[in-house]
Amino acid sequence: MSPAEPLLILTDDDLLAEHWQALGRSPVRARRLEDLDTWRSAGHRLVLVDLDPRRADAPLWQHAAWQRNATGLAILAASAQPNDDEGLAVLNAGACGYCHTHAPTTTLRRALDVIAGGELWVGRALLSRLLRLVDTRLPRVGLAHWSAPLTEREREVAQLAAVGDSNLAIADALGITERTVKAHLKAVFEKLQVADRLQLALRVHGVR
Amino acid sequence: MSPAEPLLILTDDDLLAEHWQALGRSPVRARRLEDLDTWRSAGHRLVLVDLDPRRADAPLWQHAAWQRNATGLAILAASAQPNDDEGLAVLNAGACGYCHTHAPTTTLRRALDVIAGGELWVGRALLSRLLRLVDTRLPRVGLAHWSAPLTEREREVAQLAAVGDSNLAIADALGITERTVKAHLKAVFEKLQVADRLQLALRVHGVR
DNA sequence: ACGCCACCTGTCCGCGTGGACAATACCCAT
DNA sequence: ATGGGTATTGTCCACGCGGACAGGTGGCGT
Repeated sequence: MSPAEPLLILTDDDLLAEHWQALGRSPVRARRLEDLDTWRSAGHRLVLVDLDPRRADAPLWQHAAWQRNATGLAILAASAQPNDDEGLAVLNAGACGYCHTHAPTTTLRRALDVIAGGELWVGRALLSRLLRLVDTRLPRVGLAHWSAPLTEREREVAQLAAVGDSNLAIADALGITERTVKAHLKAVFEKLQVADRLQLALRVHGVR
Repeated sequence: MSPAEPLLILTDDDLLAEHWQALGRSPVRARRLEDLDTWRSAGHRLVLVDLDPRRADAPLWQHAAWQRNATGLAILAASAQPNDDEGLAVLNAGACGYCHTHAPTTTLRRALDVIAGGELWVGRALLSRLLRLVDTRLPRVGLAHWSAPLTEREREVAQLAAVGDSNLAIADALGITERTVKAHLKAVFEKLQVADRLQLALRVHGVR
């Protein structure tokens, strides 16, 4: 095992920076894209960068400082609202990985391990799309669908809950009692290992 | 950290099997594709499979035993001579990863970690090719950012609320009172024209 | 100085939610 | 027949949430 390369955290979001400190790897905080120059000339490679700056004029990866450092660094780009097109763009701009800004720490650590090892890291949503684009007659990749362990009825309830319907609204829509909706949701929460309907919504809509 | 899921090693190459034993994870050796059935019904998920069987009639991923188990398992497929087309085929057949049979142990371990975590793993060669194939000049419209009308503080609160944090958790994270969080959220709801934090989450994450 | 705005805090209250106890009925496999 | 899974409904209760009243501070521009 290599002794964990140091990590440059690049964001102007103080809160996010603090959150990312928990990743370990002797993190160093930076705010300006130009800090990539000093990081690279110091012999380091690993960078975690926030793609959503407060004062955004143009995409980060179009800046000169990014362009001249991208190939020499191992950059993991994070977005608050990951989006396939943005992911493609930033990967094409030389990033080694693309993920959610608030991805679980374990996921971020894994992604950093991967790109530190010289590989590329792409989340399953974007990767699935890439595969689908290349092979259009794709019968659906092996990623487990959120509704896999659910029964038919549970799926219906979960679907409605995930778009914000209240228990009563779901009950009316399905012609059952609110109590029954709660029973189904309880089962859904347990099977999908989520705490509440908001986490369910995030799961259903492919966030994290 | 999860306590390393057990691993099923599927190959009829004794030498290779011995080599893969070094990966750890309480490896279990299997020779026949049908052993995937018992592995899955035993509640396990992780599999490392050799795509180059001694007596090859048809690609492994076209066998019935593969097809009926692929979605339920996390399969890392390995080939002695990795090739982009084979990689695409096997990934489309439900594998969660594709790599070289004799990849370094650290690489294999990393790949297993990744797919055990629910992600997909693709080597940089294949991934680069995928990116190149879809490198259509991305339209990338500057869609109105959800946080446009929000103040700095409101943005922070909204971001945390949108990933499921409770008011109290947000308050602790920002070093303010729960009451203040509610005040900010009230303003956020009004500015973004949403009823509650679930709708906020959907908006923030680009759903609808 | 005055108004505006961002930021912060307090109390009260109604309601939706989710969990913990239940129970009944149907279908299907051993 | 007995057991298991699915679907349904009931009551009770603690908790978080969001709204509605209220208030205080500091900065910034006219």
